[in-house]
Amino acid sequence: MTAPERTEPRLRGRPRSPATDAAIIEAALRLLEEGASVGGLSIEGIAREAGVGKATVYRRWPGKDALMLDVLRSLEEPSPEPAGVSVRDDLVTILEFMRRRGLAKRNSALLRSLVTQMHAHNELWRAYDENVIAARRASLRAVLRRGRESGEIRDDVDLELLADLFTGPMLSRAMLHEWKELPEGLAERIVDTVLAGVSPRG
Amino acid sequence: MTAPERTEPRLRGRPRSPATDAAIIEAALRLLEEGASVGGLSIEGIAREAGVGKATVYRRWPGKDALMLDVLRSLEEPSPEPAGVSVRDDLVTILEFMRRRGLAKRNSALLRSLVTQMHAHNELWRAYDENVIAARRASLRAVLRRGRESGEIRDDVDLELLADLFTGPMLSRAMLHEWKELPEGLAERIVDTVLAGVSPRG
DNA sequence: CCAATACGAGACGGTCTCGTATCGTTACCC
DNA sequence: GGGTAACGATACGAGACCGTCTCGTATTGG
Repeated sequence: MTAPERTEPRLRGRPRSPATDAAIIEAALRLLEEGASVGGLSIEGIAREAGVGKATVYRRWPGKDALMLDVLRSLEEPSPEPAGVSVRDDLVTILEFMRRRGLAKRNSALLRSLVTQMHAHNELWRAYDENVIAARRASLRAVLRRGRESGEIRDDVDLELLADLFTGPMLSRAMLHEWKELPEGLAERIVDTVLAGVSPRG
Repeated sequence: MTAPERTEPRLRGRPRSPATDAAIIEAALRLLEEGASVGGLSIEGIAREAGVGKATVYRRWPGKDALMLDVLRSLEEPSPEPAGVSVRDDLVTILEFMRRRGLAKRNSALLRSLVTQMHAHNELWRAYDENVIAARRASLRAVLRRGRESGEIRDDVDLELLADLFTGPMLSRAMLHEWKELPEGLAERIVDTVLAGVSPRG
């Protein structure tokens, strides 16, 4: 899916193999799955795992950071478009998407590692934050805004706080605990409990 | 604060300097604050930063992992004992403690890194999880149980889920975003919103 | 004073990765 | 088929760390 930067469409000579692009990213993912920390990951090791010469990697990416950014991007799927029927169901859809993502075995330990490394280099994190996370949050905010207008959500609650109220429990479980902490039905339970409130009779 | 294991109380010879213990841990913290990733941290670098010979480090800890565990422990403060007046106030106390922790600048980026590295080595993570996190969660669960008995909390909600509902938003902000995302009053707002619920009139 | 141990400094041999360069081979465009 | 660039492999020198060890010195208890 993810194609590294290609400066010009070179017309002469053997073209770069897109399969090799993918093989390199796959190798990086495989190593990360096996528990390697991002810091302990090396271009050399990735090339070895991919069955590829080091130069082939360096031909595509200038260094580990840029490669990591593409690795992270390769994990992204288009988030589902909320159906727009009820706000409650849309919220469940979004959280359920997050849950399956965390379960996807690759992503759980992986996202944690990548997020940490990204944070270290502020520029990379900003790029990822602005491209990917911002879009997700915007989608969520739109749903919340609709809920506020339709009366399904109180209008005296900060939407930003609200977003974290819904996503926080899912995220913190995925990052702190193991995959088993994201059981079936968790999305519904979070949404319904936050909507209804915890104290009896509101 | 944190003293590395000392196998026996050696009676003869020059005793180890507790000041050196602290200097090493301080150096590690300093490097982590400066943005070094845990993976990129080296015993050699820590010793250099501390103005200490490498052997002095190896005399105290068998390797980086063990040292990291003590570094992590050195960040722990005793969590506040909930006053026990109202469950709502106790929850605010706990969350406010988490917030100040995340703000402490050392801990924000630091906890993120350390948690990631700990997760890599399952044994260390289990040790930390059982010693520190479990105690915190137990304290929180006790408050929630009391709230359920006193009628301040509905009795049809899973306490485990409830704990994440309260702590998740704070944790995910601290880990994903920057320090500025933990503003004054956040603890109260989370607790009150989760208690009251988001939909109007409960 | 003496034995024992910790200390800072750093030498040591080893492993690992870096990023570059050079092989002969391979695949594609014109 | 000829030109050209990507390919896998591997060599290269530089440099970071590893964990152990040995200096000479400092600091304790007996």
